[in-house]
Amino acid sequence: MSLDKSFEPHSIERRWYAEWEAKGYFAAIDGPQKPPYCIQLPPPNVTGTLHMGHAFQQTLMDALIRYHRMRGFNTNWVVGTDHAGIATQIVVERQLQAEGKSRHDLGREKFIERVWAWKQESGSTITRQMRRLGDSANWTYADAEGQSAGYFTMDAKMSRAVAEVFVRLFEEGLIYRGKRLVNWDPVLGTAVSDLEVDSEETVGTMWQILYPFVDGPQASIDKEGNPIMLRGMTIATTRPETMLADGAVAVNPQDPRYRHLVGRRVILPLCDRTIPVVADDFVERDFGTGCVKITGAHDFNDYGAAIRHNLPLIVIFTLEAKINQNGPAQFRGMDRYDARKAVVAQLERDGFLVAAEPHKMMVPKSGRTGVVVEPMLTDQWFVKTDGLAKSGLEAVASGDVKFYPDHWASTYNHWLENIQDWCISRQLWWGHQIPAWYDDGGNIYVARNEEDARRQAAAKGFRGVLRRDDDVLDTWFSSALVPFSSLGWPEKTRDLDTFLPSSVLVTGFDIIFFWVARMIMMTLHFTGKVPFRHVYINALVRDADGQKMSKSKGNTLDPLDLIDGISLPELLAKSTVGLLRADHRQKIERYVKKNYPDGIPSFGADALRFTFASLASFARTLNFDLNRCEGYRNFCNKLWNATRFVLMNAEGQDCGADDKDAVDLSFADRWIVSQLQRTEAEVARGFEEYRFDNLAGAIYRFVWDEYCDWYLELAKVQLQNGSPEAQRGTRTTLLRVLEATLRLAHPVVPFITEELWQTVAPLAGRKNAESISLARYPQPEPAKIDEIAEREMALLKSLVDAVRNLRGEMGVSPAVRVPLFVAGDGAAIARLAPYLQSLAKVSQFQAVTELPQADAPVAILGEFRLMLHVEIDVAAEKERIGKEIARVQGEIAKSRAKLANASFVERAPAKVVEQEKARLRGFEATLEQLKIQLDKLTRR
RNA sequence: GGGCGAUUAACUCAGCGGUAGAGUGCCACCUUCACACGGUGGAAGUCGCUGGUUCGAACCCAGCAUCGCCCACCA
Repeated sequence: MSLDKSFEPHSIERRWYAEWEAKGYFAAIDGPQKPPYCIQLPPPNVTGTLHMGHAFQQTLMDALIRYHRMRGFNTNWVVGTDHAGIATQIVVERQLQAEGKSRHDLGREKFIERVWAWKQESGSTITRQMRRLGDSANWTYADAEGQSAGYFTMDAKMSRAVAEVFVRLFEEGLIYRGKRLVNWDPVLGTAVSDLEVDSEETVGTMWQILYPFVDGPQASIDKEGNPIMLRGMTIATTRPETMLADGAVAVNPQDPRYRHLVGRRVILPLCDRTIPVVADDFVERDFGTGCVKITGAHDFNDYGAAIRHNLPLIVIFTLEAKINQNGPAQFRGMDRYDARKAVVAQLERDGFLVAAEPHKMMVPKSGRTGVVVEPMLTDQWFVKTDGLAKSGLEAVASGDVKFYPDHWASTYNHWLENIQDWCISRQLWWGHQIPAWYDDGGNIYVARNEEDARRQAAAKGFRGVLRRDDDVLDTWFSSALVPFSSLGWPEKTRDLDTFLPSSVLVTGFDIIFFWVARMIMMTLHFTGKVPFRHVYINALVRDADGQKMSKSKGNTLDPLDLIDGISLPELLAKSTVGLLRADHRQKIERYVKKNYPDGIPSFGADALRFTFASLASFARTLNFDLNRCEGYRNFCNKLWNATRFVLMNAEGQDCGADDKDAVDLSFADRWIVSQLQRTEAEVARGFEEYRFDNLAGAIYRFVWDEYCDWYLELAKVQLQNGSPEAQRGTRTTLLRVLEATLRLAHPVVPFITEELWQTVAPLAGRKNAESISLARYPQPEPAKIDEIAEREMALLKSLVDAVRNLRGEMGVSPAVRVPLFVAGDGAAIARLAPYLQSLAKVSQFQAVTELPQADAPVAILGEFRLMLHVEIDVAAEKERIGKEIARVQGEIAKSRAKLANASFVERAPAKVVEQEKARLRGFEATLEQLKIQLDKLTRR
């Protein structure tokens, strides 16, 4: 077979993925002595598409899975998709909106049908994209619908586990229902958890409002302690509209201005009510006026104070955040912001407004809609978290779960140490409906199914119709169960025994709280096991300038575009699709045109994967650089062409594949084999430490710098001049080292390695498997490390480099062959001569004991002296040598100073001192030779 | 307000106690029969700043500066 002149990934990728999947290579295959290796994929949103973060994570996961599969593990990459409650519901609601309908027009049942239809339609997109990336995922695993897409968090099996967990937690008293103040998204009309609220700095207004005393002005003092008369309490607030629900005014009990006023009543302006002044430690004396209104039903802080002081909780807002019947008539029905204006206007008219100043503050916004969250007193379901959190903390403290990089453990700990009960109910339609039923008397029956609920009700004497709770569960509730629900829990399955705990979780830091912590808590609680041994927190993918990728900036990259390439017009169209604002569109078009003037070339999945691996150090961000992607595409091409070269020299030749005939291995052959062992060890270490950048770098350097730049060139010499045994040895080495390299690189670049291996492996006599993905992973063999060969090679490299340097400095064209004299160790020179001549482009080679007298450039290399026989400008050469002498003298001075330092010689390790002495000897020898050479030039 | 992280060549990043590195870019030369997605050579860095520890610091410690992120009930 002959390979194309350059690497063209497309046809290769399609062909091999289909083959791998059809042959079932990705399934977990148990066998004797096969230790399990399992990774749980963070399930992407079922209706989503693959973005750079996914592609990055999955590259790492797939590399780990392939690595372990080849090492003989029973690998199981459990994949699936998430129903993504709010996100998916919003998408479908938008579709309805475009048709002029709302979900209420359809009704709950029809709406849910509609979401399922959308799931079926779009659900395969992301799994198709994952296949393009080469993910060797266990598609058939936990697949409920025969779609080869893994589990779905709403399928029957997963839902059963959700209900089971809910019921058990309820029975254990760890789930409760109650009227609590929760974060409320008035647009979505649902509660959201603390985690789903993002604070955003905003400049608002701080108003000061006078609440007059019922009993008329009171004596007090001002800040400086001067006596004054107070007409009333002046409170400070950023939300004046909530005053309509005030239950008290609070001051700090230590505050000399106000402490004697505690217990008095003040008039609540605009409302026909009076409220008390209370004392509470949470009030900061120095902030605002030192006097704060208490609105128990609409502020988390005040809620606590209201409970402490037994104040009434007055609800002033409807669930749409409009003023309700509890407000004064003139404000009823107003939106909260309109009400704010109206309240302030009226206060001003009535003379209660004391001051209004701009004020910087953090405003809580719903992560989903961006709308300002309203604390709202509603009935919700909660998970009691203190006990669960404690075991979660212990699991990490004891090392049962380990974070990589480990500093993420402190983030995890900090959250769990301050955890609040988890509000798990959502007033949505898409999701797991809460398995709770109510009878007419308001009694709650939590049950695995309705039949069970009815039985419970009957036992209490209720025989009427039960009403099921309308709410659904937070999406993260089912996600938290994935480590065991995906393996068949609550059944006692063989998979649970085998694959729990999984080996490593690869995920982003943004979901440590949402997901990682909750998985640890839930899995420990229900199985007694940790969900995974290691947590690898991957970096956040940003653009080349370190900017967060976002659609509105136009700097997002689609991994599929990097694989397939995309033209500028297509990219422009794609980047601006669905954008409403013209100025955004223009900004994005400018960005795209500037950054991708020719669109994006096709790099192929392997190059993309290699890029991700190379950039995966332990940093918290990963700036994705297209130039690096191109560099690694070139690397693939290099590997491809090196293979072409090997095949050209091997096919139809005696390659010693059957190990029958004698081979003669040169130091070069032994050296490259030796280097391979070292590289294999480095790669193994990289996997061990999750340092994908290191292992990718090791592979890159071995292939490019050692195998291609040096060994192939040496092999050319051997194939031309060697004996039949030596030629056979060279071909064997070329093939076998290449074959092992392909296996070594396969976890990172699966496609190209499979394609090449299919041809290379048989010639190498090493085709022991149907596919490289099932072949044995190379293990370093210390016995093959050959230090003698390595030393010989180091010498050859330095001689070649020396000649090349001379050529470069003399401006000799790389293509021109020149005569060379070499003096030094005669035996070594004789051994290395053919290689040196070829690699350094030497025309006539002469080994001598002394260099001839000639106006020619000379390089000194330890005991070796090399002279390039070209005409030179004597003055220029003297200058060059003079410079070199100066440099070497500088090094000698530094080295001598160091060795003259008694502390250094005494205290530094002997090895370091010896190394320094050797360095000095080397420099001194070089200096001597340089002086001789300069002298020769001067005497002429 | 608390915590975490970053600051190294033009760019993106490794190195984390013993002679400053990689990829890309840049400059010069070369279409040599694996590869121009290539080859050879080269230029390019007071390793953020100031102290300290050490025989020795890009690396350890302290402080400062700048940038970024996370958490937090100062209305």
